[in-house]
Amino acid sequence: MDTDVDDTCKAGGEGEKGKPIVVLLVGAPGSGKSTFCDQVIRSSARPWVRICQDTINNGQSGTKVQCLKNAARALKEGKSVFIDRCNLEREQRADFMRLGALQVEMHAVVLDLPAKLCISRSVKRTGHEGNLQGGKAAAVVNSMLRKKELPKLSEGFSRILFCQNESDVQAALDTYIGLGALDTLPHGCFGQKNPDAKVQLGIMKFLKKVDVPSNARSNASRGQDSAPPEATEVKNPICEGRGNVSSLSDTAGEEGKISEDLVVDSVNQNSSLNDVPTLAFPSISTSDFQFNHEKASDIIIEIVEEFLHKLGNARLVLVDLTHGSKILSLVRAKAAQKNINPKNFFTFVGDITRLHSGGGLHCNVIANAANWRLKPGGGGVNAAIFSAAGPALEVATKEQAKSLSPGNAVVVPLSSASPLYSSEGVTHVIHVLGPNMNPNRPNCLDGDYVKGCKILRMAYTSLFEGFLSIVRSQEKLPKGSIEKIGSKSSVLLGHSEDAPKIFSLKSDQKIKRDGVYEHERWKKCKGSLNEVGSDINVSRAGKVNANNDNTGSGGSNSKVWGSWAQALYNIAMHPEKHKDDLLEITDDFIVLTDLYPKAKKHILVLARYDGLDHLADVSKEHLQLLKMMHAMGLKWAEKFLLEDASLVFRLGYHSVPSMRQLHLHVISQDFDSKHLKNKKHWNTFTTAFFRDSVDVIEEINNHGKATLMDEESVLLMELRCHRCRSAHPNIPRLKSHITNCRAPFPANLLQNGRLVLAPSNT
DNA sequence: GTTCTAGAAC
DNA sequence: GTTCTAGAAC
Repeated sequence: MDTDVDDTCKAGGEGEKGKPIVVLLVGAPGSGKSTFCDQVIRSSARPWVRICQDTINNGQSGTKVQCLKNAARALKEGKSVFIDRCNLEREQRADFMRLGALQVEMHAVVLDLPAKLCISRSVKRTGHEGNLQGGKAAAVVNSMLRKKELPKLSEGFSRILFCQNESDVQAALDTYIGLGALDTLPHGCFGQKNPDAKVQLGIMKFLKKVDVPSNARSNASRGQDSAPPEATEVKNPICEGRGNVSSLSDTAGEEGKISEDLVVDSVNQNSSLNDVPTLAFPSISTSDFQFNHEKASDIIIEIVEEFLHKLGNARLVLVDLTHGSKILSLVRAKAAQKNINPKNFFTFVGDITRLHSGGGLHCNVIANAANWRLKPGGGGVNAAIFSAAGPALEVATKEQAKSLSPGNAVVVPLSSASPLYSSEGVTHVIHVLGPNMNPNRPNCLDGDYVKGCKILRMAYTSLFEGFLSIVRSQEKLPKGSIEKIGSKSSVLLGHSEDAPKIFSLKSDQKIKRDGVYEHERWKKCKGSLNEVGSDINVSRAGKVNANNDNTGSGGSNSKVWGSWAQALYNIAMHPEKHKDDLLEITDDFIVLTDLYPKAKKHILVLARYDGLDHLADVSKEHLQLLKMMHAMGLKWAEKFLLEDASLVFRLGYHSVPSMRQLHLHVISQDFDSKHLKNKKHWNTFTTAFFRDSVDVIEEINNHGKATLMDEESVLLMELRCHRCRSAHPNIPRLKSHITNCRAPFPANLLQNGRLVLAPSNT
């Protein structure tokens, strides 16, 4: 059975001494915690200590502090520890989780057995058989189970094993008994069937002394369950990684070893997490470049901390192939010390090119520990990523930069032709080059850690800066100072409004490169570094968000409209001439179906004010008008939703419309239309060029004008799915993708009522 | 905004 | 050869 395979396999371990383990038993009185510990301790080759609060004080009950003290002492002696107490609530477990800082593995074994069984054991143990005692024991168990909060990986466990019947318990016993001093177990959640059931079915009936036939949790049915059903796999794809773990365990192969490491939030237990922008990055320079791990881990934590607040809910994940990796342990411990939110930054054990398919962790961006030539080869992460991404990555990389100097990073959008994109959902690779401390490699820093640390900081800063630019470009344009937007032809690191400066090392290490930017802060950091002017012109890339401030020649108010652009204006001024084609006419507005709808439902709310040609003309005095247009659009969207509840609507304006006369688009997000034919069509509705009505109203209210995006930039931007943000080479391919893509909408669209859904879908 | 079509890309 | 884009004309 699946569980047997999972639990008895010993991942890796070769040459890597297994760390001491802390196992928190979780279970009601009578669930068999003490028996479990005793059986393991009696038969295991690994040294174990059982910490039991009930007996810790010379056989008398003691305190939690005593338990913690004794546990820490045992761990320091290299012993593994069972924490034998109920641990049913998260809060009760929390203090023990701090033991995780001591370079140990934190496991939970959940004895989630039928309440009936716990109660009857409890009653027997007290030796006070009878209604009163029995009733009391039942009440205690029942009340404890009501408060039960099943442990989660996010609490800091690297492994959680759920047992729901005696055979599960036996399998768990075998697992821990068979665990030698040097063995490790795969990480992740195993055996969970019904995470939400707080009180087991049947307990109330039991209390009423009604004999209940075994319910759905009977052994027979669970035998089949133990191979995770599809729903479980989707919810908790960690389990998917188990196949790899076990199948490769014999060879102790590193490659297939994909498991979740400590501090990871239960990956994808919430499928919406798949949507969170995530950067997976390897530790830079600590492998082949032999950078000191202590120093490197300090720098990682330092720069991560600096960036987390800028990144919003986006996540950074440090990935390493090796389970017992020193750098992961160091970073993990330091992250815990600094109280870094494990939701936003965690470590992960796995192959960076197979995080999604192999580990259930979706990362839209991965970092490559590149070489200065930005070429495949050399082994390690660089070879793996180039190989997994196929030739597409090399081509795309070449477009962005020819080479890279230490401390820099370059963002490369991955085409959908790349397998890394199609099977792993990676949309960008960021190449980053760290300092080299290895004398056998070119440009060694010769032990100069002052310079080395500086460059490593720089490398991480450039990397995260690159990720930040992707996150921002994919969400929406930040208000005010917008730096840049991702586009095929732009390389977007650091602040490049001014003439970009590229730094390089001293002349003996000078590397020719272009299109690579360093973070602002490093421009100040000249010292031994020269600055070299860029040989590429970024003005196109930078020209993304010219705020339309009505100044200069060709200001918005003086825009010249072609004759073909007057159709809406003519309708607004003389609706009676087009009466049959309009959905609704009021004194202020007209509602009509777009002549060339770009989706199943695509209507316009047209303002009837002469002189209000487009959004650039709108100011605070029009606030009420905007609100009324929004309300009108909403009314129609809701009307359409009654006819087809599967539709999702978005209301907004084009930054620079083609047709004269202010009009609000109300468009369903299927984009299922023969009229959607080119890049401009797509990008005007799915990028920051499309200004959500709710945001426009807010901006007009706060600043008196709306942020508008440059018309040309629409054509520079890649074609990306509006749901999963994947990139596609052309319109036909994009269209075939979107007919099938059911990914949730990006998080920013789900906020502030930007999307209008049927009530049942909200 | 669309249509048409040359020629680039595949 | 076919598919797809992008620029001109309207």
